[in-house]
Amino acid sequence: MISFDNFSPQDGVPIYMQIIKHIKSGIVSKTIESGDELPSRRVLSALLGINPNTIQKAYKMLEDEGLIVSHTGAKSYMQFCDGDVDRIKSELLRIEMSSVINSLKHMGLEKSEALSLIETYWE
Amino acid sequence: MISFDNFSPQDGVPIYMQIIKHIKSGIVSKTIESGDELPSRRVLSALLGINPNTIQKAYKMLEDEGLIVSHTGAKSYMQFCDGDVDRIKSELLRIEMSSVINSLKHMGLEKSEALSLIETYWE
Amino acid sequence: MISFDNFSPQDGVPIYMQIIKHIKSGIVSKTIESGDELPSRRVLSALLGINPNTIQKAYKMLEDEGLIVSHTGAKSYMQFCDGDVDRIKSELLRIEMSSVINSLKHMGLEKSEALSLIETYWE
Amino acid sequence: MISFDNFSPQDGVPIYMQIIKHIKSGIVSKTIESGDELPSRRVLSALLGINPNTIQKAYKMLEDEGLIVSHTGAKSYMQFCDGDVDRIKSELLRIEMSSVINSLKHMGLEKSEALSLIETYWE
DNA sequence: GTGGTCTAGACCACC
DNA sequence: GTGGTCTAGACCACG
Repeated sequence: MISFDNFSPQDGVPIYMQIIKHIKSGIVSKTIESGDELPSRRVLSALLGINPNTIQKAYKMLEDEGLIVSHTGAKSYMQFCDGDVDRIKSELLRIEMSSVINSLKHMGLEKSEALSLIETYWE
Repeated sequence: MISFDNFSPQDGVPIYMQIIKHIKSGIVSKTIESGDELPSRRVLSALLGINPNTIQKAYKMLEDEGLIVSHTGAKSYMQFCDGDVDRIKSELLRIEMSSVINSLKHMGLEKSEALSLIETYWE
Repeated sequence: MISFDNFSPQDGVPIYMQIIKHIKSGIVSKTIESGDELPSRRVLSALLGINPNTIQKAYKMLEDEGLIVSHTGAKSYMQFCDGDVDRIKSELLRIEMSSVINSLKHMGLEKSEALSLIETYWE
Repeated sequence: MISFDNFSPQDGVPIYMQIIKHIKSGIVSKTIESGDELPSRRVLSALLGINPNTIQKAYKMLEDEGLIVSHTGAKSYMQFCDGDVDRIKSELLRIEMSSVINSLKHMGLEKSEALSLIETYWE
């Protein structure tokens, strides 16, 4: 069963997108594997204190992307291949890195400073 | 006069936020200095193709933060001290780095991998 | 449901202020009670021929003052206690009376004349 | 010379309208008489700490209404007849009283309460 | 010309 | 359907 223990939505960015990112990150970190069972919309809704429709929206988008299979009246499961994992990893990394690097450059930082910032802020 | 040459707002994040970040980044990179004149609402709105009110909102928030002085009927100017620069730099870096590092960690990456990602995506 | 039947905004004073005053007056006259449902932005804006944003601004200020509770996606309701009623009544009366009395005095009228004016103009 | 001693503009209503009302009130209270000299825009501007353009706007509207005569390069003077005084008095009283009475009625007050409020707040 | 503020309209996440 | 927020345009006082 997929865990949402460390999930705490933050303001400003839509919750359903945070759920999607949470699951995709889990796929990349191998915390989530193909075949894993998803908590039902009702259960997860109660667990996170979030409206079921918001959960539904996230699940629906992941299903459209082909990462989830669900049958009406039955449980939902993760279903993806190794290629999906690589694709998702590249996608997430590209978005994260290009954004932060652009910002750092505009602040006038050099690559060496960026590297030391990772050292500083990591843990 | 503060330059907005490389400013091209992107969708999804409020324009006035991007203006604020642009100016703060300029402060950190010493491109913008205390005493510099700000373009007026009308001028900048025409230059960027943005509504004057959006500019106004950004300027107002910067004024509330104590980085801009403005008086009705007169031009607006940057006004901050060295301490502000350090504070802003820390603030921007903290937001950028904690966000990206949290994401990378959740994807299961180690610090060494993060460092090599900087190497890969820089330039 | 709160009524806006006799509401007709007049020029020169901000509409959102007039909405606030209308609601506060209703609280004082017991026409509006704690727990009453507020008309939604859309409904009221259509009813009064006013932009929804103007309604929003009035509601927001009343919420900040603690007289309204509202949650995204749900209806808004009045919520206040007896102490609020007294406070609002004093506030409204003080503003109204000091304003009109200052004007009458400046026109050179005596108290007795003011009293007879009330008699004359009260229906 | 017309006096502006007790003039202290308040927020929310345009200053030029407050100036107009101040002068009209003076006419009604006989503090201002036909033939009286008006302070020059420059002098009054300095006296009240208000922009000359704002003074100009008020004077212009009073001239359009036929209460002021001014010749370029010369001083401005009040010029009106007894009929004007009565008309202005009625106008001011009607506006003041209908406004405050409407407000008091909407708060659920009776005429007797309004009368006692005058007693309370006068002076 | 400047900045300050009010109203207008559109879009979005959410119930 | 609801409320929240961002952008757009107009008007005002002021230098």
